[in-house]
Amino acid sequence: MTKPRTRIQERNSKSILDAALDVFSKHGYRGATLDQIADVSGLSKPNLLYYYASKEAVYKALLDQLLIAWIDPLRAVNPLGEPVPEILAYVRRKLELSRHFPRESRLFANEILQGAPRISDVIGGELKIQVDDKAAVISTWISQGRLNPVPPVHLIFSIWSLTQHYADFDAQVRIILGEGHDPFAEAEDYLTTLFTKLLTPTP
Amino acid sequence: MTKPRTRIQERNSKSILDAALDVFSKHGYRGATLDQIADVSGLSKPNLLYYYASKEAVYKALLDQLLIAWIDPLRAVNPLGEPVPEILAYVRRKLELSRHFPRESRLFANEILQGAPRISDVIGGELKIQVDDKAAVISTWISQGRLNPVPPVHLIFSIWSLTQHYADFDAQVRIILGEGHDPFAEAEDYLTTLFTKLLTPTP
DNA sequence: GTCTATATTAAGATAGAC
DNA sequence: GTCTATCTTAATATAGAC
Repeated sequence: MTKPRTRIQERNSKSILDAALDVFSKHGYRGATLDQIADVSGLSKPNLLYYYASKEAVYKALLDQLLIAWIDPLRAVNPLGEPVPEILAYVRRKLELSRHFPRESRLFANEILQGAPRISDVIGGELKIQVDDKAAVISTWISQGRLNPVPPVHLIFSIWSLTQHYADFDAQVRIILGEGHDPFAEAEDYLTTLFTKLLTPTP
Repeated sequence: MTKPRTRIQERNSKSILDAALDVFSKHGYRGATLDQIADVSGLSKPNLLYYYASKEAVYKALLDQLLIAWIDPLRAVNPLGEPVPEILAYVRRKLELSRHFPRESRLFANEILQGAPRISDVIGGELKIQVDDKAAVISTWISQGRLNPVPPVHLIFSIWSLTQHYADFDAQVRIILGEGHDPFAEAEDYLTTLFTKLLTPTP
């Protein structure tokens, strides 16, 4: 759909995307139905299709809206900062994303799991650029002896993997941990230890 | 379906499950169709339904068959072995599973991502028992000073997360790494470093 | 902009012949 | 055990009134 002009359009567009996030993240692209999305958003199905021409269009609009926010924490890594604290701060930012935006995390997980059919261009574009950029920064830090030698891109993968796990596999995490645990609080401590030990240079 | 008796039944049952693994792991439960599974298995749809009463039945049979093999590497961790090498060996076994059985990994990832509706009993049962068992072993190792103090269950989570990432997010990994990389070979080195640094006691 | 009604297709499952 | 034909339901999408 074209840019919304009125307040009503604005509000409806947003509540559609919010409902779509709910439903797509829970059932995946093909498992989600327009009926469900219409239901959650409080609009009728034809009305929903007045705002977005198709199921695909809703999904794409949603992905586009989220991708920026998803890449952003990486962008914030500061080449001029202290290496270990910079990376620990990035880990914490990613973990906060998992904690507060688990639906977004699961939406991306779903998409990539199926081979990233609808976002491989963004992964190969905007995201890869950011990763390459920060990988270079990390390489510099390593060559300066301010960071233990590790393969930079795999370091980034491991940060994604470890932080997103607590959102994506939330169901499993909670069952295994049982009652009386705050997975994210415990994860923060554990991951801080892990990356500190891994990255702090040993002379 | 009941236990297959003839060779033909044996062969068809197997080729159905193999086709189902292909299709379910690629599209998730709801995204997969019996038409696709029948197609891949080389049987007609009604014939497929002669072997398994429903889509759900195919999926459940597949999950059941795979769950044992999936939990097994954890079972193999030896309480009487040397702590750090035992855990490194477990990491390697899991990574080999990801490398050689990525469809299985993605099938489980899909299932858990959707809230584990069909395997929460196994996760809360067989798997949790194994995890609790090995967590106790790890705790003992820590109290003996043979392993750095880390929360045992989160250690296990991190092993799952880091190894399965290379199967589940394979699409992203390959795009970001670009040409000329063997993700799994590089992962083995990196994860060995990571867990060695994390776990080796520092006096 | 929003609705009711409906066209169209796809998917899970069954009937019944062979 | 396997097939063709078909039933039934559910899902995407559109038509057209208001």
